[in-house]
Amino acid sequence: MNERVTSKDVARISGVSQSTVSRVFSDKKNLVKPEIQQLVRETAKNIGYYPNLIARGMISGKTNIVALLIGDNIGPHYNRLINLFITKIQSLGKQCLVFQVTRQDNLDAIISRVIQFHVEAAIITASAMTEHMVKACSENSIPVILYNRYVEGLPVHTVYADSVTGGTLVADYLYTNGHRNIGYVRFTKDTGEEIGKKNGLYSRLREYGIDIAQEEKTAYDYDEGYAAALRMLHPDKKHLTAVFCTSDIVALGFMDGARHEYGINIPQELSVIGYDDIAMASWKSYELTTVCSPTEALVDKVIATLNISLHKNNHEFITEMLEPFLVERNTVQKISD
Amino acid sequence: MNERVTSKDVARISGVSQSTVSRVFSDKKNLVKPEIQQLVRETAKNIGYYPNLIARGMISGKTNIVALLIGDNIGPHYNRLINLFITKIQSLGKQCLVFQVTRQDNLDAIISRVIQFHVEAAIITASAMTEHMVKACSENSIPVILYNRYVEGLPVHTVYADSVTGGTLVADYLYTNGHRNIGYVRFTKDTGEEIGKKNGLYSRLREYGIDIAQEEKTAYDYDEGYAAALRMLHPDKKHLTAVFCTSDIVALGFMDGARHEYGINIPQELSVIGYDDIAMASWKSYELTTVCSPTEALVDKVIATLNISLHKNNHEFITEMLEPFLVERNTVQKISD
DNA sequence: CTGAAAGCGCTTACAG
DNA sequence: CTGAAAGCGCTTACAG
Repeated sequence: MNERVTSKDVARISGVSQSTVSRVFSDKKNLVKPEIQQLVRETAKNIGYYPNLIARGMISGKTNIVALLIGDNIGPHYNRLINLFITKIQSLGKQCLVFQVTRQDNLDAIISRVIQFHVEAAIITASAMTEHMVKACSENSIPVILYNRYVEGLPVHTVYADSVTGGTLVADYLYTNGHRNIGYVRFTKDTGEEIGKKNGLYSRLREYGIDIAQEEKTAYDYDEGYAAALRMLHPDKKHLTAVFCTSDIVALGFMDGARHEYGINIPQELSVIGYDDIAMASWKSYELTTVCSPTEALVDKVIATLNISLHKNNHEFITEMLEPFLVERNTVQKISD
Repeated sequence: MNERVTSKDVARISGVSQSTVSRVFSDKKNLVKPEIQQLVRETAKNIGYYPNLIARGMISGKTNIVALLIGDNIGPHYNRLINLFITKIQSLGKQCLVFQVTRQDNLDAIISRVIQFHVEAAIITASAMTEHMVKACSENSIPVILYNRYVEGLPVHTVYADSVTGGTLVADYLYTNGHRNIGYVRFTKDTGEEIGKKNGLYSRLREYGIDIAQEEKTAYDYDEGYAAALRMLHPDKKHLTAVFCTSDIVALGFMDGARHEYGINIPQELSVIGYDDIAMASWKSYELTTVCSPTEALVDKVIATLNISLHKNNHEFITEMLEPFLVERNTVQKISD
């Protein structure tokens, strides 16, 4: 269509040099006389000039683009997280370039794209992530911030919630409420977060002298939680008094399976506890007791870290850890031995 | 940190010209002798060369970036949509630059950013959108694709689901099942989609000689659906036999309100029908009958439109409309007059 | 405060 | 098939 208007056009029409136009639209505007600034801005507006951020990015290296790497664990909790990132990065005057990365993908191909776009930083929330990816970024001067994934000794910043504490919280709460026959429904994959929950749960339970009675693995999915209930609560099986699901969405499926297939009353006949505190956990049909990671606080820490890694020229890697906490609702009942 | 490796470096070390290196990494590679190609690729790999897409974008105009404008109606249905866009655009070899736009935002500021990034196209799913935004894009040669928002006479492509049919479907289904006292819970804002649903619903109902008995407005939110149930189903009020909520998330809140506050059995004492077919609609605690827009098919149409507007130099504006359909589950019961 | 000029890292006629 | 050179639209010393 029409050719784009450039700073040259604005310069020609305003009768000033292209350098001056450039200064007016950059952070060197204090170098330009106010009346000239106004003149330039006016002609710019009249002829519809928009500075080319791509050209600016090429020169200055400041592309104003942050890469956001997301995984495929679509679910309400994760979606909220992504949304928070996008909003908060935008209010920093930068935009998110989103990369979806799944285990089937060629991780190197994706990281190579990230590098090619000369993003100012990369935030990795995807669980699919290798040391090689991180190193490629670091060699190309792209600061990396890992979200909820702690790996020792990598040249990256890390912000995460302490899932070990999360697991401990669950163990304490169930034990204190008299539960000794506890089922455990975990995520199939051994993500760092999942392992943390398990370590916290098992070690604290062991301190109390008890062990998990049954364990099931599921994807991050309602239907699989439902199916897990059918297997774990089968009348032939050992009688559980409580079940810990390491994600709320699975816990909700589990509750529905227990109630609708076996007619089990929750919490009267079975206690259930989840993890994440997604919106649905508070719905009247569930009122799920769960462990909440302070997602928004974590995102804020990431943004703060982003700012530091962008502005200062420091080579120190930041590690921030936040504690999760218990949200008591109505799915865990006190029982006497 | 370390300086970035450029095509000049690769050229120098390989003993070829920079032009040749450039050709190897662009779509002009068939112009280069295979053995030279291999040589260049090898040294590139050895010294860690990544073509600078920002520089390429500046010259060729092909930034490989598509702007995705999203609104603030966070919810499962919308999140799934966004995710579909990101995934499918990525598999086209392009990335999404996401812009969150809400009614409080300065729309012009956002569209100006979109233009400045020289994106190849803009997909607008946000309801906050003005003619001025669209025109600014079009004047700067950025093709715009409107998702689920039909506005006559704009220089844009449009892909949408026919919400008038959606409303008609609801009217037919409820009437056929014997319902004459129908409540209607709609979205507060007058989006094009919302108006379509209303028109379809009202005009078909009128053909049957009946009118909506009660109407409530809510945000796109579980809690507000819950609250709407309290108001509409209050014992003092006229007795409704069915309620249509124009979004599932509101319908689910409505059901919970009806059940948990007034002990109403659904569907025995009250029928409920939703719109969207979100994942939770099929959960065992709800089994909501609802109207489903073919979201994935719509996204595919958008992608197809994107491809056309990118590759061909056509100036025709595409309009695609898809029909929604009814998903029967267990929240609507046949009653006799 | 302002302008002429070099340069960012590519692509792409042009000439051979 | 390959290279020298111009140029994309900016930023930024440098000189005045």
